[in-house]
Amino acid sequence: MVVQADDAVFRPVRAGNPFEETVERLLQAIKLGVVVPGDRLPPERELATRLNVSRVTLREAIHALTEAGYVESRRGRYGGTFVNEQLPKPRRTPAKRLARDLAAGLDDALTLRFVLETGAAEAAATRTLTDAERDHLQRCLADTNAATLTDYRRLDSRLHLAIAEVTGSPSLTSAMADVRMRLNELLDAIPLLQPNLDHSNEQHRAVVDAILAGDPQTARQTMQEHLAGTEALLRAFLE
Amino acid sequence: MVVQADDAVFRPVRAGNPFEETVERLLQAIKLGVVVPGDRLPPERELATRLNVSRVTLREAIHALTEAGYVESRRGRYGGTFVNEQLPKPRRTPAKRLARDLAAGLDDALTLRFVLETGAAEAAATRTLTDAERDHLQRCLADTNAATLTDYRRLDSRLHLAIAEVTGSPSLTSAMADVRMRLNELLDAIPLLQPNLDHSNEQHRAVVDAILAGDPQTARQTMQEHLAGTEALLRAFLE
DNA sequence: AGTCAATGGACTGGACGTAGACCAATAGAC
DNA sequence: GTCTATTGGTCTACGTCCAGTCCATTGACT
Repeated sequence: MVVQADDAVFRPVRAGNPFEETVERLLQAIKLGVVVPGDRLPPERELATRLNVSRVTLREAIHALTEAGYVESRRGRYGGTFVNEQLPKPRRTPAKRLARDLAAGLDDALTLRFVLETGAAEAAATRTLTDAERDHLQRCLADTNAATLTDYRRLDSRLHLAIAEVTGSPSLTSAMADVRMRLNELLDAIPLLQPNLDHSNEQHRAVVDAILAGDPQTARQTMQEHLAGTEALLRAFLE
Repeated sequence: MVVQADDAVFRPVRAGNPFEETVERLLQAIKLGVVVPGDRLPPERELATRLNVSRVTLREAIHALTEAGYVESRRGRYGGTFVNEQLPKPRRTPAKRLARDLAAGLDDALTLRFVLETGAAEAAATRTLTDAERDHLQRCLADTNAATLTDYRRLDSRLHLAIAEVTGSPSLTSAMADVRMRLNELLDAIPLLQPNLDHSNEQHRAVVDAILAGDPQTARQTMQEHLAGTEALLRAFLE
């Protein structure tokens, strides 16, 4: 009785070699706004331990990101590896090509994103938050509202991740970060228009308000509408 | 601005060595009922390719499972590696010990499970299902209803996975399989009582009915109640 | 009875990743 | 000015994992 489910359970044990996965992870931290321009990454020894890779491998990954223009390293005490103030622009891969490459996985990613993000909003609103968590949420919201067009994607991601964080479930946060990275390339292919951005900001505020007010039903519903907007935009653009 | 989110993004790139991860994956297939006793696993060459590990590594993993009593291999054409009819009983680790070990990750896993399973039920009810998918769901439901106490956990998992499958999102299915494995050890520590089992079966039927009827709201709500029951049982038992 | 295709079983050379030690530079503390 | 703790930079010996190849066994088909 072997059915389709084995596609899920017999999927690859590892996506690539440690080097590639490490690069991907560091890019995730930068592109999702977990570390912002000017920030210092943790020291190599500590970061290597946390990522569970050797320092050599981590350094190769950092070297690759240095060459790509994402980070810069300085030696000596109080040195470290710093995120560049000017991040490289994502290459605007032609949407046609993206659509062809990712069509298969697009529904997959969108479905998972929907489940994770609406669930996170609801779960966040269910918990009683600490003052630090409330501040953190509002800070991320304010940053996103103040974002320019070039910074918007990153700060938007940061806000959505912050919502996942305040659920108190690290696994949920990780899963959301992963699926968001999968959709990033596609989202970068869509031109960002100010009206859409304004509308997003309104919805963000409504979601955060509902979470802070402890209203799970509204938080979920509002997030659902927010995601539907992006999804419709995405599908329309790729048709 | 490095905050708590880096715990999620700077988490280990790989959980262990390929051997361990492969063993874990095969155990997942068996314990979640994706392959049932008597089934033949895919040929080593194919399975190694799908798991993205070398055949040597896969064979070591299979060897470990053979020694543990889960599978048996036969050579020659029409041979292969088969799941044993009599699976080893899970060792009943004392709940106290489990509670201590997993207390940190328990809320994490329960939160993620809640989000994924309620989301999956809703998403499944949103899609229009093929006849094969409807049959598959009902078959899994019937199997679970007919399950004995010893088989129940496995067939229950199989049913929940089937719901994830019919969302059409492999990533969602994988994520649910992973979180379920994390909770498995704990669930095995709880004695299974017939009344609880009967109640679960009723809820299962209600969830599947809602999915087949295309009623997302009811599917989510019913699944939520179902999960709440298990969660309450779990927490009460671990106190 | 013989054939043969598919499968598990075993071996080897090379590439990759790791652990650990050591070097070099830097900026604050004194 | 000197010292020193902390950080990135470099090297080496070792273990793991892998791709590829060939062998051994089996049972359905002719």
